[in-house]
Amino acid sequence: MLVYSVKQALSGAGVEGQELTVRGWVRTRRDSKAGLSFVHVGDGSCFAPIQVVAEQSLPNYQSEVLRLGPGCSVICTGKLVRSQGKGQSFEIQASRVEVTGFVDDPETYPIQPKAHTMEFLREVAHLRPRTNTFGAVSRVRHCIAQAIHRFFHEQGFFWVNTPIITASDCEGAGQMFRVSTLDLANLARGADGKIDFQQDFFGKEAFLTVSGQLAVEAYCLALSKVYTFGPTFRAENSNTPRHLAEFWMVEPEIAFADLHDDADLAEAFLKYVFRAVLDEREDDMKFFVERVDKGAIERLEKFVDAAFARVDYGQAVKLLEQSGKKFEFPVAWGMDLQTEHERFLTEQHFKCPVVVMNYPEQIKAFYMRLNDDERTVAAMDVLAPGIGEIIGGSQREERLDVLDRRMAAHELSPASYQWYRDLRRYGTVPHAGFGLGLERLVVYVCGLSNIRDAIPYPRTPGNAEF
RNA sequence: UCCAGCUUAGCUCAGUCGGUAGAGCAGGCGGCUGUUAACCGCCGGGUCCCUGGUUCGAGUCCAGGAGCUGGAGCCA
Repeated sequence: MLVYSVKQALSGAGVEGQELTVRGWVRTRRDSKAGLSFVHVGDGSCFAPIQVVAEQSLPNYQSEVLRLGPGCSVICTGKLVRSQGKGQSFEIQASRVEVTGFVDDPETYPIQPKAHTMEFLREVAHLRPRTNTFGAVSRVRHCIAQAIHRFFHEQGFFWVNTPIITASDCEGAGQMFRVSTLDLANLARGADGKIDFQQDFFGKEAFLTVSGQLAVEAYCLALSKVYTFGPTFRAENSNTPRHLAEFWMVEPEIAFADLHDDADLAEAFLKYVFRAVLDEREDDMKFFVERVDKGAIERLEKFVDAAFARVDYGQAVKLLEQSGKKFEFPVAWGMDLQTEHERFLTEQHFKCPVVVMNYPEQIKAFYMRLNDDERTVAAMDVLAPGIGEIIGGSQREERLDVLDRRMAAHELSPASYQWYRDLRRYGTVPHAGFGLGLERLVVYVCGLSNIRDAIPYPRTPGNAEF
């Protein structure tokens, strides 16, 4: 017997009138006393379930088919026919319905054919992929991840797998999770009474990575166009709809490139990914428009058609000051832009995605290239309507003397950065890159309101269930 | 970490002035129907988040705690 996915069966391609088998989980069952039941079966291959028409004449109709409800797993075989009813193109006229798993206690099975709150579904993260919403989010997330790899591959980038465990605590992007095999109840201590990390697994302190950027820069200065794409960890006690302790980050890095090349890359990248979602996941996006966020598709369509605006940080501050708008937080040169400022620029002033460039050096990281004015660095934020910052990037400081000065100003010891400094000693070139959180992109594309719904099992302060 | 709000049936929620618990959905039973989150009738279902206090009496008022959510900070 030919086994088809629900997606293949619903397309009807070349198999109309033939016997085939689909396998999946029951969404709903409706009975007709005329002697048949309609069982909607989904297998996650696409948004829609397929309707299986089960007649009374099936040997297990009374004993099993009538006990089917949401969550039961089934293997259904039958002829694929055009539906007599409305609402679906094809359906399966079942000749056999094999139940592989009933639901223990249907009354307490959490996934019911009704609207659940996202908060409740987070408590049942192992069952929420069976809902319309999380099935759709999962497929869109996959589509985005594949589009990211495809975009870079087509542009001649190489995917570099930078380490998850890092023994340098100098990535400089926030609080880190410690990785250790020391016995916490009986810590090894040196003569000075401090913990003796020489006895730890790596012979020194080790942490989970907060960014692959510094490591990928080394590969950039050999392979020219590279990117990292992997899990990233931040031990910050941030409890917001935008933060996770474990998330996936994309960080491209290009050699012989300046900030404008970086902005060009970011624009082409985002448009490619959004177009892929519009092309490949129309079914899921239509659902988001219906039930999650009316503007989900329109937002992406506008985005891929818009030319990004580019504005200097200094100009942006002036625009905000002259806007006449009352902001909750004041605007002044030297301060970072708040979300409300970013949203004003992109939603009300420019009405399109905006790249803000050249921020004051004191509010940005040490590795960003100092501009000729000596007070700004070649940093950029890509702001998107409806969310604010979506990408942050910069041209990197390629001049060793300037880098050393910047490190001293940030009170970083050159000794811990020898290998990073080497990249400026041996054949340095201008280079640039940016960072993008995958989950934030998923939130933006799907119109979700909490990042915990953009990853299968969210890790946040006080929560590492499942 | 700071500020605010919320916590009542498996789920979503209502509960008036402090007087002893309700609806819809889900589940069970019956009816009806090529049905579309079907519909109609009946039934079962409660640690009102926890601890303590005020009161003749607390889901309701007060204090402390927990969890969740939103905003801020930090950031992707």
